[in-house]
Amino acid sequence: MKEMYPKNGKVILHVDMNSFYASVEIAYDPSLQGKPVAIAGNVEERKGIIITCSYEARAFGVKTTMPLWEAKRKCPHLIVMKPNFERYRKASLAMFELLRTYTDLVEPVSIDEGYLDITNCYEKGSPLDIATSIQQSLQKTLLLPCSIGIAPNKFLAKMASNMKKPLGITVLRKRDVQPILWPMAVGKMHGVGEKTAEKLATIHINTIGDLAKGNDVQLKQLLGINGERLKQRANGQDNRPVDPDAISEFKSIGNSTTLAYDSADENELTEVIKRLSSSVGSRIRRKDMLTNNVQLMLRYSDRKTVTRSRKLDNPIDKDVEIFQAAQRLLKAHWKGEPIRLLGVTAQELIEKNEAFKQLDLFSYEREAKKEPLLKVLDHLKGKYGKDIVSNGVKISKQTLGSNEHGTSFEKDFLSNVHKDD
DNA sequence: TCTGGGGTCCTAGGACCC
DNA sequence: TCTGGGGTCCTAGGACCC
Repeated sequence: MKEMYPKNGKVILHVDMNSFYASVEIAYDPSLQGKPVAIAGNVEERKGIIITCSYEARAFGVKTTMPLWEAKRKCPHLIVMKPNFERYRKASLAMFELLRTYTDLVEPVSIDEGYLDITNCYEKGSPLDIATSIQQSLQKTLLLPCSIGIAPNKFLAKMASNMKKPLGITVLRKRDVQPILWPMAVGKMHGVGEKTAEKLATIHINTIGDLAKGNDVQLKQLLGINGERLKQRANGQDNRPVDPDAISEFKSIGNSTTLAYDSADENELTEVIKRLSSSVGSRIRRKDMLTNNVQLMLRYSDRKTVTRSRKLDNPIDKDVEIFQAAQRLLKAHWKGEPIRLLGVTAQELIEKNEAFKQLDLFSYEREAKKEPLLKVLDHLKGKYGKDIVSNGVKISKQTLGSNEHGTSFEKDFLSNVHKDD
């Protein structure tokens, strides 16, 4: 009995919702049950691609990222819906709430998947009991299907949840790695995409097993630090903890849009940038954050994509400030080529109170600097027998360090300190 | 008549400082 | 007269994931 829970071993679950957006729509409107349903990003023009679809639609060969026209050709009765992100966010919150009734150690990874560390939940039953209970509760209370992986670490749990869909529960132990994982194509590994698989093929690594036995030096040379990491994963090793706070710390917030038609009309582009900036602005304000860096993304007719960014002097959160920053980037870098896609992203986000703290620190330092500066001011007054003027403004005890003239005096003083006095 | 939109992390080169 | 190596910041791009 005890052997089921090795002393230093963890028990990690990966819960992965099955075709989440489509499932939420079906839960919302049960008459869709059993029908081929697809969610498509903007149903008109070329934007129409499949975001996700029900398993009934998949049976017709409909797949994620497939152009809408192709999906309709494969499945003429396809029910196509626009995404209701608000609905999905609500369903996601309810789902994670349910997961947290099992343990606090829940780490959301995206809107529809997360990890649970249930190592210390043995009083609630075996890992398989817990996974079964979670799957049934999600199905019963939210009408949402999921697949669950059970493993000693995140990587194996993720690989396991992927093995049986929909409504699967898969256990992947360390000893299963060699017989089950190693024969799989290396591209099936989480973290190995098309490019990495191509690179690995050049050194004759085609399966996960090949990677597990790969040459360290060769891998490092080919993939850098990631090579080492991927080899560890291929050997079933992964010591990343389940971190419940990981997702709450946003690093960037952006909006982008593919235009209905490629455009080289500056006014038109400016209007789109304005709209995107407002959307980004309201999103960062809602999170009580400020941005220190604005990025503009341009995609040309040939789909070549460039990003241009600029660090700001001060953190900002207003629509117009973000718009001006993005607009400056367009003016500086756009040569008039037709544009397919525009994007505005706020990078280097900081929390508002964090920004205030930094400001406070700044004024504190300034106060500390004031004392010696006052002495210098007096000294200079004595020396020249008149008021000291910086940028045309008299520097006094009051202005010193308290406004831009005082600050520029500080700068003058600090940069000339070695030259004169 | 193809390929959306939301993110994260890593790398690399140049500037600048010591 | 010629010159190392480390560290940090900034910008741009690429790979990957859902």
